[in-house]
Amino acid sequence: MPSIKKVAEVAGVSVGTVSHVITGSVPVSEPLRLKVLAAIQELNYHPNHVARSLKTSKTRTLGIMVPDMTISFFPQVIRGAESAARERGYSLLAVNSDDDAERQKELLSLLRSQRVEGILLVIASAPTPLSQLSRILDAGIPMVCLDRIPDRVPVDSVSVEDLSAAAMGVEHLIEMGSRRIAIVTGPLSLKNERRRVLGYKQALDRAGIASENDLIWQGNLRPDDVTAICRARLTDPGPRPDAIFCTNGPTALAALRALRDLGLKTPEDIAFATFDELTVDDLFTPAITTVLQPAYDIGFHAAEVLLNRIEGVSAGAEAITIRLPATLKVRESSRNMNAASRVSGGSQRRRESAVVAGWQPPRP
Amino acid sequence: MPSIKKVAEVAGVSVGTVSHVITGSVPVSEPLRLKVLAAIQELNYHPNHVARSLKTSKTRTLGIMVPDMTISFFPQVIRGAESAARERGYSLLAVNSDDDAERQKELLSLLRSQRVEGILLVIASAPTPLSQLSRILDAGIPMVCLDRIPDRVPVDSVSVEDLSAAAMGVEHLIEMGSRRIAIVTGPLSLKNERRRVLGYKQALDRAGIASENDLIWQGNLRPDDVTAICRARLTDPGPRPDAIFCTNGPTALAALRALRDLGLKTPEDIAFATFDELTVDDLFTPAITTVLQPAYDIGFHAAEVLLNRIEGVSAGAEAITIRLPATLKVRESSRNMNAASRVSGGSQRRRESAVVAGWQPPRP
DNA sequence: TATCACGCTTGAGACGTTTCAATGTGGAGC
DNA sequence: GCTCCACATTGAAACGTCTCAAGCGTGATA
Repeated sequence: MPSIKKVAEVAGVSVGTVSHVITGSVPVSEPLRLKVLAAIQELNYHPNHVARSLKTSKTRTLGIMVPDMTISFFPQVIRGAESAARERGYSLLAVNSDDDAERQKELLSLLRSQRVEGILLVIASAPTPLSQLSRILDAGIPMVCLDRIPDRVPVDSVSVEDLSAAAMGVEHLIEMGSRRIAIVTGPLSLKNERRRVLGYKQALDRAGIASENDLIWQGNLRPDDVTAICRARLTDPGPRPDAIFCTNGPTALAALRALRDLGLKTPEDIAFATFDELTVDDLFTPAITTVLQPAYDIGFHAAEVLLNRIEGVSAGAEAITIRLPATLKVRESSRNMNAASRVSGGSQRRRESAVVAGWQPPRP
Repeated sequence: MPSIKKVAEVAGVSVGTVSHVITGSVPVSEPLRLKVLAAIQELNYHPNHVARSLKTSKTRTLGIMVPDMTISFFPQVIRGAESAARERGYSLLAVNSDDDAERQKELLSLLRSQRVEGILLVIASAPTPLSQLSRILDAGIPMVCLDRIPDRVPVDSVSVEDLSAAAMGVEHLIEMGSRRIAIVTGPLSLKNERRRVLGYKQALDRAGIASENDLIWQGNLRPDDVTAICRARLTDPGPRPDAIFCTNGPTALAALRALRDLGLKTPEDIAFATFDELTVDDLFTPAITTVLQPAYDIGFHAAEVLLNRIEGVSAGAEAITIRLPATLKVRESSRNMNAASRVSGGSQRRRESAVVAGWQPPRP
């Protein structure tokens, strides 16, 4: 692999001059410039980022860690971040934590060794020791948490506005005639999940419906467990819920399995709505009503916040918090067949959840 | 960010000794080793990969380029590759080409600048200039093509056994009673697509069915176009096909849209089968019969082949070709309602396509 | 007691860049 | 015709690490 030295030799100039041609930082006379470019062509020379990074102590690389990029939400986030990064000349190093705190720790260490200039982090759902995060921040490495927001750590963060997004979904179920609405959550160790439950409660409250603790079904990350939990609760004695609201996609799939196992159909037997898209559009039945998160935008904005920190644009500012609105996609599954529906079913009505604060929209 | 020099200072030893402790390449006496480890702890020191890479000219990083990692097939491939890489101490730099030859070229250049030690490449579907690939190979950078195999370039490759996988899907449709089977393909500039068409033809041939050119519907990568093509062909005068077979996921979704637009149902009006998984399991209707590619394994094996090249294990060997078997997941959509079905519908029968050659299975 | 061998430890050079200070060149101004 | 300046070009140092050769101390052998 040819080096700048080789190029200089072939072009008959000094290494300094070659460097100037490449970086454009210092003017070089046209004849010399052409000779250098010709030599670069001839040798098929590619500047060595490694050496450059060492010298400048800038790698122009960001790290992004997600629990599992085979979950369809995350690739969208990563692509959003990649776009923002690429626009500003940065690359992205993506890694999967498997939602495991130990692995997360190792990978954070790896990213530090790689000298990424900043980290985009979706924390593992198992409670992450505060020290893991504060270590990074204390070392002066910019970090932005996205999607999942850690408790008690003052750190930049970008996510959906959980509370109003959940409330929007639940309000819709209420509008459609449901009254006894169960919520299936992920681990409540995650702040986001707690906020979604709060949104659920507020929506019930505003509708004058008392919330009942045994309609809050806490799940975990093992789909089989969640299915079992739902199956058990659905066969409890007493009145069955007339609607289920799920706070995330994997959980929703697990809940749907429970329904299928019990021979229950949505929307005929029970209405259904969830965070995150389960199927493509409306090609499949049941078409599931969805609170759609702006995954791409979350990634994009998070990367922008991070880059602004790195480049000192927002130096010294306190923790930046961006909460993006979700969108409601109404489909068949939320039609409560036991109620006098006030809305013609299956319409593609969209709404936006409220709240965006302290944030400038990106260029169009 | 502390350096090895700082550590040496704190521990009261030379930089060389610290280096030996870190790499373990040279024995260091226990007392000194402990002092060094203590200093590392105290300073929260993380070895600088950048400097190490420069010195050793080994980055221990692989590049992987896919068209678009929001297509669910690719994240699985990437995770497979990541596992294999991590096991051997390598990291993965993942980038998206947007299926664009120009962007692919830029990104290959970027990866070279980053000095990745090898490249896993899913080529863009627009015909890639041979020179793009041969440049890399000529420069001595190991490369493995996966999923999509370039024409005329002798390069290591890992993919599904396209021919037998397609044949398996089509044979199944025939078994279920279909006789007039249309195939919807991606761009035939891709060798894989052509091999899948070949498999389709062979299956028809073996069943004594003449293949007709106007049942081969060539699509492209714009879903709307594919939908339009399918709509047009489905309303052609003359007998309508009694089954559709699609060679990839996005194409299948587009074809299903066409069916919906025309008010056609599967399997009632037309049987349906496709490469790639469209929905989760059998929670949704219509449940689509699928030729399932071993995406994770493709990534895993590709990375292993690449690493073997990098580490000289398979030095000098000619192009290594691995073709993995696909799996057939039979579901409702392939039941041809107009035929006397020979199989009880909806069973979860699985089969494997044939052909695996010159390849050792990975440890369990 | 002197020598030797072994093995831990050290110092310095090199990896490919960038960048600063210094050099060289030609033209403008007096 | 001389001085000075602007500007293109050069040479060398430094980034943090690994590694080789050399140094040094210890214990065993003669």
